[in-house]
Amino acid sequence: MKHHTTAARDHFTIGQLATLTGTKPVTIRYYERTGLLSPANRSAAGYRLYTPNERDRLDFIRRCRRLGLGLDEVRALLRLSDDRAAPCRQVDAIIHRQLEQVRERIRDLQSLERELERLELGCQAETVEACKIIEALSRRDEPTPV
Amino acid sequence: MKHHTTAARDHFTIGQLATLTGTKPVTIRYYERTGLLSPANRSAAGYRLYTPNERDRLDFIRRCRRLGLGLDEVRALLRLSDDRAAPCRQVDAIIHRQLEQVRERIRDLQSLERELERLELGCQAETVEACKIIEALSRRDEPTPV
DNA sequence: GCTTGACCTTGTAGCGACTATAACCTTCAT
DNA sequence: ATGAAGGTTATAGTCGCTACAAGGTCAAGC
Ligand SMILES: [Zn+2]
Ligand SMILES: [Zn+2]
Ligand SMILES: [Zn+2]
Ligand SMILES: [Zn+2]
Repeated sequence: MKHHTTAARDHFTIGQLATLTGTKPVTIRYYERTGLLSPANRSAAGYRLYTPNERDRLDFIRRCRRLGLGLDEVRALLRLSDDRAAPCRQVDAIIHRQLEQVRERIRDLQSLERELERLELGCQAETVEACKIIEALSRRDEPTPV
Repeated sequence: MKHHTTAARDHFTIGQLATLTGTKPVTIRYYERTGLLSPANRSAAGYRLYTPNERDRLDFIRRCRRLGLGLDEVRALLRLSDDRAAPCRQVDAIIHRQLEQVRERIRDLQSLERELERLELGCQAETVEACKIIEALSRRDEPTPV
């Protein structure tokens, strides 16, 4: 008859949900505040109580976040996933756009990487006086060549 | 005798400095507020006036920023570059650390990229109903296998 | 001289996705 | 009964800007 024990299988406190989903309680409350999660039911004392359904929803959100999607994109995906008749194209578009952005960031970072490697190799000095890195960072732009 | 003409070679307004360095006036003021630039001299009317030296300093900052360094690191590099006797090692350490971080971010993004590619290829459906992407994002974790 | 418009000044608030702190309340085990 | 752990709210901070708003200054054209 253990119908209200701490670790019920059918509802969790915010801390339990946090552990289950690898989130922090503050983050979960933040998601609620910003409309990603709908307001949770409350216990008599005002504690948030979550169901497995809400756990699934949070898992969904966390997977999206791990893909680097912003909360707006997550919101869009949640809305789409709730509308089984929606065109799948819109889902692909979000993923596709994200992929493009990730690739662009990779390209940017790779050019940064090369630049930093070049800088690091350049310097064998003892003091800042002769440091090639500082020199490279300080080099004044050539006056406009005609 | 044009000693106070608009585009003097020896001092600039904030807007001119902004154009010269590819920064925005607000950003320059922000750098001043946060101590990256020392408070500028003012004209009679209270306009900030900059010298070529200050232009060089801002160029230095911008080059650091383009390397992805945070303002704290920039501050450290500025301090080092002002102290010609400081050990060059500290400069290298900052660059080295940044390089490591960039490489780590590249690795993270590349694994994101693979994940997103996998997702994108998986789906040929028409509606969300059968969408493999949504399915992958919604997949409930297997119950702990013994 | 007057207006226009570009530029400058300050202060304040917002971005994204949290994180931290404070002050307090509830639950549970000893 | 007490204390730890964990829940509640509200508020402010993070980073590196960016976007107002409300005003003062300056050069040019009429
Ligand atoms: Zn695509
Ligand atoms: Zn060096
Ligand atoms: Zn190194
Ligand atoms: Zn699909």
